[in-house]
Amino acid sequence: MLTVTLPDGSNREYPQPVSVAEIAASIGPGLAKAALAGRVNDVLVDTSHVVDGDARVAIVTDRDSYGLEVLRHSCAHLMAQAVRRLFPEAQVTIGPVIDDGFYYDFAYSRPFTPEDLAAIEQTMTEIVKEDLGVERKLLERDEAVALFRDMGEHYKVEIIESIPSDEPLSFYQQGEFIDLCRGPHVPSTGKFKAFKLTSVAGAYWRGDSSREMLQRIYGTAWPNAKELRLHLQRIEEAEKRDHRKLGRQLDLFHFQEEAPGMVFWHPKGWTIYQVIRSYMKKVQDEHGYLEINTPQLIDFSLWEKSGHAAKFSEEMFTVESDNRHYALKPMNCPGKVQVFKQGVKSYRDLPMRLAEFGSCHRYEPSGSMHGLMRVRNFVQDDGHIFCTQEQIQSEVAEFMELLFRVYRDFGFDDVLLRLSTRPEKRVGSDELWDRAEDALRQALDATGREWELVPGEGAFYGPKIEYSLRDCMGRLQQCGTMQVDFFMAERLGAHYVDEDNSRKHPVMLHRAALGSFERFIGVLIEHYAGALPVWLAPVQAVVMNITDKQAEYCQKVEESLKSKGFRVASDLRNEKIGLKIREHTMQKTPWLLVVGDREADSGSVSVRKRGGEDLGKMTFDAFCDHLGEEVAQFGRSGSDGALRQTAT
RNA sequence: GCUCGCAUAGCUCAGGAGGUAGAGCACUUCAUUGGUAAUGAAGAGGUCUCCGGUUCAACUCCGGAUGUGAGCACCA
Repeated sequence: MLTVTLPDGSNREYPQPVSVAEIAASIGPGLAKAALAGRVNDVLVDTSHVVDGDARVAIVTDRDSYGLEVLRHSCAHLMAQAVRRLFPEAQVTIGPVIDDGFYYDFAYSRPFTPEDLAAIEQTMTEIVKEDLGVERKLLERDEAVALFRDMGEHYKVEIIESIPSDEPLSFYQQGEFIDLCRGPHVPSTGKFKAFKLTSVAGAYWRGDSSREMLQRIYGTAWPNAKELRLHLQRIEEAEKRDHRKLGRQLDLFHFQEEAPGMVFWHPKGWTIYQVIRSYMKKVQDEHGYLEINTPQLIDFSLWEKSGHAAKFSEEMFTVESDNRHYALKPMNCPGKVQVFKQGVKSYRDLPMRLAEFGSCHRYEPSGSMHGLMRVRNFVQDDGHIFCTQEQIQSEVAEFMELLFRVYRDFGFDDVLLRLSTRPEKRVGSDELWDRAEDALRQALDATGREWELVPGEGAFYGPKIEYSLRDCMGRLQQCGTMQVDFFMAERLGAHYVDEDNSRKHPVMLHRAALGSFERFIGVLIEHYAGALPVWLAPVQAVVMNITDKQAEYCQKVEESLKSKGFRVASDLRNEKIGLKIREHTMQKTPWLLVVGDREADSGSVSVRKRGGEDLGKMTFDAFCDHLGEEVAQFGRSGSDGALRQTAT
């Protein structure tokens, strides 16, 4: 007799060992049909798995995230089977689940075409109709190697051979197709209701750029056609928000061939840039930063001293001039150290917080560039804090206060925190690392927020915290960073005089909240779909006349608003009001002010919001107050702009 | 950097057996002075990314370069 405890807390008794499928059937025929896998004592298993003792058992269906994952993983196998049927020469490699879908990498003599994808999808549908049972098998190592070698699956052989010998090797067979896999998998190929192959691209074998390139086919699978359709709609929505597209439509910036990876900012885009820059300047001032500026072009010898030449010389732009060898700065820190080094610094001067909006150039690999998100020339809200080891924790805490305030003002409340600790190759003593990691850990704990540990991913010169924003499409965007550096000050000969009159090297904290302005603006554009909160909008309001008669009054309104510090334009073209409203709506201007005789005569404006809401006639002063309040609340959620946008 | 695509008017995109090209929007001009997402008419606008090759003839076919897109790799 064994007792099975179901998720709702109820117990069921079985006289003898029983499979997950049988448990599902004993609960109900509907559940038996829907069962894709099981969870026995929190371990995911196949429905064929036999429970032979008391256990907690949950039936996994496509209505929970585990079920979806199993479904997608099995769909990758389904695709591999179809590929093998159509292209017997193709070798299978790996096929994992990813966010919203799956992929499978194949080795084949030629790239797959979109027509191939359609054919593969068709064959998948046929295999679903065949409703083949999926069976789990355990094979001995030698047996498995021989089997796959005979099938010509050399990549699989390599994978099998790389699995530690004490681990069991499980395989899944459906019809003629067998694949090495941990599982679990759906019980039969008839379980798939909605899937689609989305794209094909190259991918390196084992993620190693020195090895051969395989063909990766991406796909997605859902419990039903409706959810698949919704998923495809979400992708379409994301494409509409593409900052490269909106950048052109809203006339914010452009790129051109002669300056790959570098931005030509147009008046409206540059307005956004400057608003953000002066906002950050103000926040940093309030947090005790001193802004400096250092040269963009510095003799290569400094980069040799700093260690950048050794590690990153390939990624640096260099200039030969006047018989000298210069490099465009890829980072601001060596320049900052030169400023710190001027004059003798005392421990009383620490912590010293220096900020620089320095323009940096990095030769990014051509394939990595992506609109504003990855560029070769950018400016960060870059700050470096020179401090003692004892001050690390309080400085990190102080920075996080700044950071969360800034993110909130931009409308981001969901922030992922990650601590990267010591890598194998590193400088500094273990004791030093212990202290720095503890300081970061304590500062993280003090926020009361959750954070993740990423062991071994720190920089060679110190541990770091990375801050990622979740945008309204649910995507993570890494923006902020806090890096402890024990190394640079010493390398560049910076020191201070301590209490006991000894000379010591300060610790440097490299930190940024927004990261690069370019990238951050890209994130903002996509998060808000171009409809930026009023405080960031390049044009906050447009005044438009109905006929020429009100032109003078419009200009008066425009001037008055400008004199109060608002960014306003008037549209006095000889066009119908409908056209003007349409065009400025498409430009996502937050406020449209319509002026006809009625308004001009009464000293008022008719107010229309970006979303189309008509607030009717109000006095000029009332509108000013309204606009002023809206600007003052930034993009904090709860404010109008962010709310409406995240709702879409 | 790697694999595979793509590159035609300011923008979005058509096009052809290899015989120097088209639409919509934008732009210019004229008419129109109108109340909350497109007033009408006319006009102008192109070395079809660049460099080679094949050909009587290349925007079209072939090769290369550059840029760009998806993915991979990279990201101090």
